[in-house]
Amino acid sequence: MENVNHKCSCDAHRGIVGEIKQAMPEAPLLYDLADFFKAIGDSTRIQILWALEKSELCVGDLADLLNMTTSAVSHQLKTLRTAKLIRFRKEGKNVYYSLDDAHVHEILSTAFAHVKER
Amino acid sequence: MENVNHKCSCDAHRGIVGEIKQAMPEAPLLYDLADFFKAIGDSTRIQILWALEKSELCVGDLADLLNMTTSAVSHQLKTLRTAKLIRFRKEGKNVYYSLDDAHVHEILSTAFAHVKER
DNA sequence: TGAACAGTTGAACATTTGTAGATATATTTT
DNA sequence: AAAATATATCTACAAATGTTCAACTGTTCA
Repeated sequence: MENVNHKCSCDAHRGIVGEIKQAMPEAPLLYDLADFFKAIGDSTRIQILWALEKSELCVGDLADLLNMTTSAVSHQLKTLRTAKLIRFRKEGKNVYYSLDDAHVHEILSTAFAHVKER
Repeated sequence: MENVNHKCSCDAHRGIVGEIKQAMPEAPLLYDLADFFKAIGDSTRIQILWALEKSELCVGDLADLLNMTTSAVSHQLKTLRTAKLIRFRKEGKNVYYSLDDAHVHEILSTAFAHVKER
């Protein structure tokens, strides 16, 4: 039998559960996906992404826009950098940030459609 | 002048920052968006969504699939329900869960593409 | 060189989040 | 009606997260 210690009696599903188990993504991919969404899943960072979609901006601009300290913004930018959602370019004293990826725009607008639907 | 206390000297951006500020989404929408991504941003919940993409499943099935207690699974299902990502249907003693929304599939595969790209 | 500016980093703190354990509810079976 | 099953809920606690404050690096300009 597939699984003797199955946690419910949905016999119809035992086979399917086995199949899904085998087709499940590996742990590393799973964590990468989760980290990607975690990076977007914060209202401050969404505002940053939203802004960078309109224009490249430096840290002070963002701090001004969001009414936050540059330190707090810098921390959030680091999170977004680690998740490879934004890229930066240095010019003199300033560091200019911009979106790194077309996927971000696509995902944000799909989510926007989803959220507005209700 | 646009903003006297601007946090950096990027004069070129002051005007743009002002424009972006006005076009910024309202707080409620912002939080809805963040909550939506927060709901997906956890490896356990991604596994649940991944599984439900293949088949409707009941809580015990998922607990078995993920090697977790039904309590923990139920808790995560509640998060996904609150975010309107899944729906459920009762049948006798069982509760069957399934994806609520086509957007979820779309977003998951876009994210998948993004993550694999690197 | 030194003062001012832009940004980053690390530690500390409060808050949020995920899971387990115990208990509660609802449905079916005997 | 009682026992068994499936799920939900409540509480508690460890782990993760966001912000602030202070210290630090690097750049420009006098």
